[in-house]
Formats: sequence, structure tokens, C-alpha cells
Amino acid sequence: MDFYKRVGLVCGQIPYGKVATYGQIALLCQKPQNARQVGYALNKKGAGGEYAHRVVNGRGILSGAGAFGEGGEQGRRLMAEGVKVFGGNSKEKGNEQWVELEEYGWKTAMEDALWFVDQFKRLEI
DNA sequence: ATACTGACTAATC
DNA sequence: TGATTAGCCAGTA
Repeated sequence: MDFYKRVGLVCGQIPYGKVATYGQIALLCQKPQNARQVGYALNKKGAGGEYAHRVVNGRGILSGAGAFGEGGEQGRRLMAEGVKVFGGNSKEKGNEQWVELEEYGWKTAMEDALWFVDQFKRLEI
């Protein structure tokens, strides 16, 4: 059970132009209580790879924007994928950015979770 | 081993 | 409806 590799695998499956939440990723990793660790994995371990910008918190807020440096880098990457990002008026600092989960949230179902379980077993992670 | 730190959430108030 | 509190648990010191 390598939680970080699982996070990396799950992040890699987030569809282009969609976003996933920390809790959702934790759930798909068979670790529903590890939402915080998902953030830790992405921040310190770089587990998200090229897809870390597609991860937001449960209210659609880009809570990890700070880790992408100034200039709303995370938001820019999302917009580059066609995701509509609100906020981030580069004027004042402390302004948060967010997306509409209803529209851009990655919809995962039971079968998706089962697919990941199979992958985890196959890859022994 | 203990203490503190989070890119979090869900439950309360 | 918005703010607080309380669980959460892998890393780090």
C-alpha cells in the first residue's frame, strides 16, 4: 500500500479539462480519511506530476494555488484546458480562485473506484 | 516516543 | 448562512 503512488495514478486519470477534490482522490485511493495527506503528497512529494493543478478542495477552491507560485499559475493551467476559473483578480493578494464543481468536477462512480482497486492490486501499490 | 504541521472535511454552533 | 471545532494521519523535528 503506497499511498503516494496511488495518488499519482489517480491524478493521472483526471480527465483533461476536469478537476477532482482531495477527498475524492483519497476515496479512490481506498483511504477516505486521507484528504489532507493527498495535499501533502502533491505539495511535498510531487505525487500529482503534471496533473496536480486539477486538484481542488471540496468547495471548488484552488487551495493549492499558493504552491504554484504567484500569478495564479494553477488557475492559468486550468483555464488553458478550458476550465472557467473565477476570482484571482491579480490586484489584491489573498484573493482566492475557484471553479464550478457542478460543471467541471470529475464525476466518478463505483465502477471507477473498482477499476482503481484493480490497478492498485495489479501494480502492487 | 512526543509534538507539531498541514494543497482537507464534515459536523456543530 | 457563515464561522468554529473536531477528527483526520503521514511526515518531520
